[in-house]
Amino acid sequence: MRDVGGRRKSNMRDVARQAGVSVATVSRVLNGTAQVSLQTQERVRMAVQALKFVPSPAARAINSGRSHMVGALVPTLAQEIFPRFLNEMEGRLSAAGLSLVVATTDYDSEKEFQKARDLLNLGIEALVVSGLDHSDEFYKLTTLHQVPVISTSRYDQAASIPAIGYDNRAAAQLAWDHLRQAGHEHILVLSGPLENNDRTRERVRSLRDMSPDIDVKETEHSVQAAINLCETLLSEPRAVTALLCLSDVIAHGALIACKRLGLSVPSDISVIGIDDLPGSAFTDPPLTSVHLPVGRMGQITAGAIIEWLERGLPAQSTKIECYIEPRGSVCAPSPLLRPF
Amino acid sequence: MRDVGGRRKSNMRDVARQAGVSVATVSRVLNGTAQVSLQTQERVRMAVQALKFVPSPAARAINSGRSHMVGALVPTLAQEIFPRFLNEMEGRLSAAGLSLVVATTDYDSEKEFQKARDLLNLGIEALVVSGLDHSDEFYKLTTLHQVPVISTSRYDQAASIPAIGYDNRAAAQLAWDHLRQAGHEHILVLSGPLENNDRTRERVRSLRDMSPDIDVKETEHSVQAAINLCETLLSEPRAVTALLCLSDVIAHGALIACKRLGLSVPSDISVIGIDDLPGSAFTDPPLTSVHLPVGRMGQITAGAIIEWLERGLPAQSTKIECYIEPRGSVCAPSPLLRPF
DNA sequence: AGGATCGCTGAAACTGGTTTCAATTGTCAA
DNA sequence: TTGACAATTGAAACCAGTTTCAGCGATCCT
Repeated sequence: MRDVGGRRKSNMRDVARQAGVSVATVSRVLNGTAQVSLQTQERVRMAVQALKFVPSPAARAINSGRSHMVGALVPTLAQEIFPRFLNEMEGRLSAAGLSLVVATTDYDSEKEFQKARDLLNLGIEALVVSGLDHSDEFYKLTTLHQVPVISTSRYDQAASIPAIGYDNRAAAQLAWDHLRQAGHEHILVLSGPLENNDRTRERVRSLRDMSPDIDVKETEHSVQAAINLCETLLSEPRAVTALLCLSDVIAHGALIACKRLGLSVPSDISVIGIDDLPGSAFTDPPLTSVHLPVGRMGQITAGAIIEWLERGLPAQSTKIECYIEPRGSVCAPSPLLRPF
Repeated sequence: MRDVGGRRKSNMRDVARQAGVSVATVSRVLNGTAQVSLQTQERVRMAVQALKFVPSPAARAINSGRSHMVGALVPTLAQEIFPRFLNEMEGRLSAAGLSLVVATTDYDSEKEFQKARDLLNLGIEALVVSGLDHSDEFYKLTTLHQVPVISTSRYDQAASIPAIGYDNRAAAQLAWDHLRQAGHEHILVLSGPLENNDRTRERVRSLRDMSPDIDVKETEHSVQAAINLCETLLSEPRAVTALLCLSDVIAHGALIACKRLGLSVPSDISVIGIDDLPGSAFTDPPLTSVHLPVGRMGQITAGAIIEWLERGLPAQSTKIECYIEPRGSVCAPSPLLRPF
């Protein structure tokens, strides 16, 4: 027996002794791996109860070689998008007998490396990360550990590891085209931080590729920061008829700023976001946004992990399509080009 | 060596053989537990690299008796409040070398029991749950496993396990008193589901204790459901001057419904919520709400777990105070009692 | 009746690490 | 030169399970 707060924790040998059988028999009763007479089973169960025996997961794991744990590294849990993804993933993993270990990186690749190391030292069987930008150390580590790694939130056919996600370039394009098709020619792009966020960088890049002199303003990723930025930008006259926000949080801020400045959305200025957060259906006006299928991404990622672990099939990179969710924050620009 | 997708995974004996030393020496080099000559260290490191040796977490755990994992059972990750709590908890735990295993119960106590069992079988060293209402099975299980369990989101001095959280009765009272002090006498209470949610039940109970004939309407916990309910309730004349929403999500729906019905908040009707979600500062009008300190709760819970595990100090039940965050969705009722 | 098969069981080997204990070697002071 | 002590190292025990293999009695089939 081992110490447990003064008392001692019983092990299988204790149970075997108490029941007057061998440890092999105890194991057989507990796991049903072989036939054991009913009397013996009963004796073992009594001993288990009497000694309050609980098998050691570590000892189990050492034999099976499995930990039944999957690690997930996300930038933060304080933004709605990641928990929504994890929620779906956990549901599926759990149904397959896998548990989810969550760690946050705070958009810091050094922290990401350290937490990856922690998770690997915990014994996770697979690792899910966000995006494809990771330190060399990180890639070295995961290669060394021979653990399945899946990247999410960013599909890229040239990815060095399986990538399950949406095409961030296409998502930005979708928003752009939506505004253009509505007739907008003076579009201001509002972005969250680009540092350590390859998803956002991709969105900006795709817009720049197409229209190199595009105006992109960067701000902290919060409603308040977006409000402040917009109030500054739009307080003086400006030839802008639409705001393309690279995330819904920013867009929410933009809507509020417009209202405060007396600008009516969409008649005075159109606003579009990317994410399609649950709250975006209830802003005023409801926010037109590019829907990012994070829920499905969670399910597909979980499915891929399960296939990989149970059947040895490495995950395939998968693109999940985005689409415009039109809600009314975008319309044609006023015919008389009103500059703000 | 053990199988790993065709290849074999090397163990410590392999490394020892390759380096021409004993396994004890390999262990000493890897852990720095005793002095080893520099030449030997070098030889061992070379062997480790050559064989791509990675120590087995399970084998480590079997010896140390520690898994460095903490389990958290939350109803869902699809509501903002729980991830915000987990985000803070993960941060602190991780700094103490503990990892967070997350499982969702979907407000289902049977699922909660099963997931608790899964987590315990994984080897978690401590378990965090929401609320104090759990099945007998659940309590039996955690008692058997002798694992520290902490309840959160609901402080109760009579709790059978350490409870770190806010006083839900007081939170509801705070909202009630705020409305009463503003002069409201006709208050309608809007609640999320009461089943399997003792936090919400406590809130309702405290209001009923005080004013038994209080009118409480229950709805699904979503903005849309709250809108639907409010539109129904307020479309016909009603002697109501204030809506007390037992969660901010419901309150957000209430604000939208009021707007749609042409009711101005707060001049026509006051609205107050409980939670103080980040978005509540940006509704129209900004939502007055009872702030629930979920962030601090996460930090305190993490701290308590660390103390418990590292120093053997069982967690103390802790009440974290709530407070009104006044934002403008509450004012005195119109002097001429306008019924809706 | 006798060999084969089945049901049940235990000893011992095995998983992959850590730790104890004793032995060996080398250095230094007396 | 020798005893004391420190630095290194390995054999083996140990952690807590699972699994293999062999043995034994009982039933079955011919």
